[in-house]
Amino acid sequence: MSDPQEFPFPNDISSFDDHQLGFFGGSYIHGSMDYDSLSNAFGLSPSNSEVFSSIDSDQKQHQIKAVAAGGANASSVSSSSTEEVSERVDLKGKEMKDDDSSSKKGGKGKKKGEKKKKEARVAFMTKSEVDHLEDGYRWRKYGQKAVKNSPYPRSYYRCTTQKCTVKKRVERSFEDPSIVITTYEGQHNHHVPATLRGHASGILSHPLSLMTSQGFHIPNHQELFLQMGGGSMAYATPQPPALPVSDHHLPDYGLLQDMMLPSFLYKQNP
DNA sequence: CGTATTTGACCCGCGC
DNA sequence: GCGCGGGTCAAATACG
Repeated sequence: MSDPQEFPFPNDISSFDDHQLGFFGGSYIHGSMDYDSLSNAFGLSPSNSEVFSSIDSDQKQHQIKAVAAGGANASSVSSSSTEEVSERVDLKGKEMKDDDSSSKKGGKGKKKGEKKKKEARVAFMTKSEVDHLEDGYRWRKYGQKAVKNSPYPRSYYRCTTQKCTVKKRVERSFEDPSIVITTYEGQHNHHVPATLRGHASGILSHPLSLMTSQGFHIPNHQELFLQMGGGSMAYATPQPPALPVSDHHLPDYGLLQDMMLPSFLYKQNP
């Protein structure tokens, strides 16, 4: 109520110019490196977050605009948030039952010693009619909340694979209902279900599919991609990037960490 | 019958 | 210190 004008997301997507968006259709990372390797490649510090260090609700638009306007300067972002995804994995096993004895329903897994884990977050803005894009993984919805300045609700998903702590948030842009924002948090530590892989076979035409090598199946249309986390970045793909995807050198393990290091970070301008 | 989704309640961090 | 907003849990329900 204090920020009636804040926008959860840039409604002015048109602000992105072709050349600024082009970085996605130009070069890609190999997707076989680690945070450190990539960080080094980009000359980034493990925990160096400058311009976008503190990304938050109302600052999202700023970061995005900054990237769009700064282009190469956006490289200040870092994907350092390699913090473990925490032990929330055990939630299914109901680990937090003991201790505290709050007995209240909201036992939560947050322990007192638990510090804020800056999990790497990657957000994709995809122009699609379907809110739940098929990414090759199996997700289970565990919650839904209304977004403050948006008539559209936000859905919370979690990877159903045991031991996989990856979470996903899906919401629509309140300005452009046709745009779906999918935010991934964490990294998959397992393969993509074979069944789903077959489903998306041969479709590798999405940035995420290349970087994750999972075969992202996006219905079609524009896709914007921005990352938030220890640092933050944003990408945008106004057009289907013709990926020079060569399946032979793509690792089978799809880790978000691989895809979160966009080529534009280290190669945008001469 | 088993699994996924829905939905209200609860908890936590942060801003005022 | 209080209130708000965001995020998560878990029981109930829907669906195959």
